[in-house]
Amino acid sequence: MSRYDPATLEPKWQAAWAEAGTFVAQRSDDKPKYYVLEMFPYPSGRIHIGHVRNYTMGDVIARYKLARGFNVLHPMGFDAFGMPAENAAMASGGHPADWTYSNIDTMVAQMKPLGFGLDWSRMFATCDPEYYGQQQALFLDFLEKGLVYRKNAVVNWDPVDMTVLANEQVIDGKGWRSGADVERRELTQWFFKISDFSGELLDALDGLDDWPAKVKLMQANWIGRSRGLQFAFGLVEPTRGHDRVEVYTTRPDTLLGASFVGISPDHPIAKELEAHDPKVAEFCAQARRGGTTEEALEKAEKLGFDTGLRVRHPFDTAWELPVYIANFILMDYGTGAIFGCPAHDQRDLDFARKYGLPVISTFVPLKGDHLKPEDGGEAYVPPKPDKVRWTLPFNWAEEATGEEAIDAAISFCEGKGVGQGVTKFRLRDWGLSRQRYWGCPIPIVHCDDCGVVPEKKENLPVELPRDVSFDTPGNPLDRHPTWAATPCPACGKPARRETDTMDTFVDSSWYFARFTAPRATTPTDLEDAAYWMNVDQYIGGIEHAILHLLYSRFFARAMQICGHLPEKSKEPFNALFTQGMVTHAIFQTKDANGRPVYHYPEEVELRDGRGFLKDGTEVEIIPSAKMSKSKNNVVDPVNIIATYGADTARWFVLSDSPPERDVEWTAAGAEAAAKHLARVHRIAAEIAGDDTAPNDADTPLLREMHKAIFDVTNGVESFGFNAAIAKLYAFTNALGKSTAGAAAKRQAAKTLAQLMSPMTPHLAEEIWAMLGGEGLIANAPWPVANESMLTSDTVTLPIQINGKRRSEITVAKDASKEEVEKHALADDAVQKALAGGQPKKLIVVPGRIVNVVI
RNA sequence: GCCCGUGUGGCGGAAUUGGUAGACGCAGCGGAUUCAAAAUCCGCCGCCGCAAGGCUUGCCGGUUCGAGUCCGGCCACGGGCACCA
Repeated sequence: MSRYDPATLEPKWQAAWAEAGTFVAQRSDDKPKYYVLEMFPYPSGRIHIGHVRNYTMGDVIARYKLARGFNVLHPMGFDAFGMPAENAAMASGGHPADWTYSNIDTMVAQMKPLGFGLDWSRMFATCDPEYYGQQQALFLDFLEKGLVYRKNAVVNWDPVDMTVLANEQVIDGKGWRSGADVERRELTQWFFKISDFSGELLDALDGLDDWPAKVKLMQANWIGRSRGLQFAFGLVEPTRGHDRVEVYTTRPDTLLGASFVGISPDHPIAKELEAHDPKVAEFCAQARRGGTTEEALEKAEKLGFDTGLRVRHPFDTAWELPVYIANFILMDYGTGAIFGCPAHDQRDLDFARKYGLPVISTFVPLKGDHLKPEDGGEAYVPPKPDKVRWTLPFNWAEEATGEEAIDAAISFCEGKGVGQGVTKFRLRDWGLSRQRYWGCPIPIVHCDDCGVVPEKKENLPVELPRDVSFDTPGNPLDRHPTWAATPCPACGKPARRETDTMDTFVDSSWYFARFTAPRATTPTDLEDAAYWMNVDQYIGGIEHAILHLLYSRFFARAMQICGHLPEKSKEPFNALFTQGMVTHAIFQTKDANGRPVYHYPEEVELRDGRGFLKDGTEVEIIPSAKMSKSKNNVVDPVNIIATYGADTARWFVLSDSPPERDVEWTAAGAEAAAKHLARVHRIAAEIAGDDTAPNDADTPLLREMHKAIFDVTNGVESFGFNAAIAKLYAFTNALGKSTAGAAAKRQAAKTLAQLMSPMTPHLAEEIWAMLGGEGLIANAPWPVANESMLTSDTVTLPIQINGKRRSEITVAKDASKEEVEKHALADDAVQKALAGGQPKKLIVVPGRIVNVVI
């Protein structure tokens, strides 16, 4: 009898699949199609156990759907543009393209031994000119349809390196290399008009039934529809062409609590004042210091500058309010100006206290002690649906909810001619310009005569030049001696290419559509897209819940408008699953200076939950940390595959933890998985040589088998892979102990192999072949549970007395309620508890439980 | 700061979605087999308690015949915050 030897068995079956073309996707009208996609990887260098987990989940679905008779598309590619390639070039002097393609080669070579059922013939990288050339064509189509435009926007500016910084490159408000205080600077940039789709992208979330509710909620909050009042405060004394400050507020009901007007440092009035008043300029410069992230803005100390300007309250011309420039007001949202109501907004309250401005409550709680903010309390900000007592209503009841008050306030103001109710969205347009080399060039030419001119489609792709250097900060495309020089596509005179490249989110916003026809000479082939789209199951990290998924939803709409996708693909992902990370303990000691030193798992010996180095030094164990190269806690799947085989790696990453949650990689867990697979192999091999006659044990084993089919199928369908695997353990135990006849055992073992085949495909093929299965198990139809084998004639019901389990009774499956009651009351424990009395209440939940209330 | 999650034995987790909390696995303990070991097989295994029994799903409170599951309030940890991918 041969031992379980994945090192020979796995390549054998991979070759068999390749020869049979099992996973090459071809259009076919005989079968329903199924498109399963995992978010494609960034080619960081080597694959990571997290990749193994993600792609194994997708592979389970792909192989299961294949067995269910679907024509499956399961492709793989690489999200290959981005900063790390440039950073590597800066650090080691190589070229981003070499670094990237070499990483891709490595990662493909690492992924293939895992036996994923992928159609490798469709592979591409987003840095392939064939791909990004089509992306440039999409950009031009979007431009023609008015979906792209140019405007000014702020970026992080490093004043020492004289370069734009990504948010990631800003650490505590300073440039990562120069250490200089980062400033916010305006640049003219390209934008996608995603905000035109705000309402649609929000409303369409309702139709995404197979998306996690939390993702839809996050997207809804991100898009952020709000109803409010837009109105103007008139300036007491007009200044430099401005006689009013236009304001948008979601709380017009608190207008009588107004205390000041705040404008953004980027507001036209602020800029006007800045140009003429050095003190304003100084303040604005200070306010623009620091990074551009919302987090940085929100956490920054709230600063204000009294412009000296005064506005009149719209309800009372004698009531004047000061106008402040404030660093926490965003020009991008609303009108870039607000009215401050300190009593009902903590930020406004902090600001008012800092600058000695009045605080006026407009409502108080219905009951209970309430320390008003004007008396030193916190800002009172109850949820809008809650009823409160109004001290300063305009035209609504003294007791009303915030929602009622807002509606009434808007109609009151509209009636008085003070502004109008408007709907606004928080979602901003998507700035796609990046001042970097390793990205898709924006196919635009700047001509002195013609201005901004789109490149002609026949000149695509606009390819990146190969000869660039990264020895100085900034965009190498700007410094390149010849690349940007090009004739104007309109007039033919010498002109200059746009040197900005596209955000890498653009690359990942349509790759799923490209997979349906990866070699097409247009962005997509409409027939292929019509056949394969939509993605039936998309799988990826929760960290992409907002941006990537929202951008892809926008792109699908824009591509549909331009004729690159069918109408049905406006929502490109029918079902979404967000998986958790694979984590690993960090092993840490401290050096002489108290700085942490990180140790590789192989260097650490674990004893009784404590870890020791070879020399006996104890290490501190930090559990469940995100794997990170710098912490030396990255587990390389290549080692796992070499030691235990691909099936063990696949089995382990699916077992134990539910897929949406993080899983901690432990060496012990991997070993246990390997042992179990060897055991399954051994049991199957024994069965292959068994000739026991049919007997009484056959039916119980077949019952277990049908139960396993039912549970595993449910598990796979609902992403309960860990529960499905637990069931497979139980079924294996039952099979191992069974004394049934050879025929029944053979049937059970073949079914076990089929149920395991999505997770451990190589071992499953081996067992299938061993037991005389026909063809490849990958193509065998999925087993179906026989309903009549799933239930028994009797059922055991727990008996609770006052909600605590005290006993149990066994009754016929279809026993009537009265019979169950009779049995329950006759039970010893119940009799004892009743002590001759009658129960107050008797609850019988058929098939579930009995509760006797005494 | 804002938005969204998560929290169950020594550990990873299960629980038919309001109905027996702890399936399955790891670790641990005991045993069989072995000259011995590896491998394998069998059994035990939430906490307190000699026991009867009591307690137990991050903490506090509520709804219910019944709460891990629903509601309110806390605490801790994680993801996202528009130029990381």
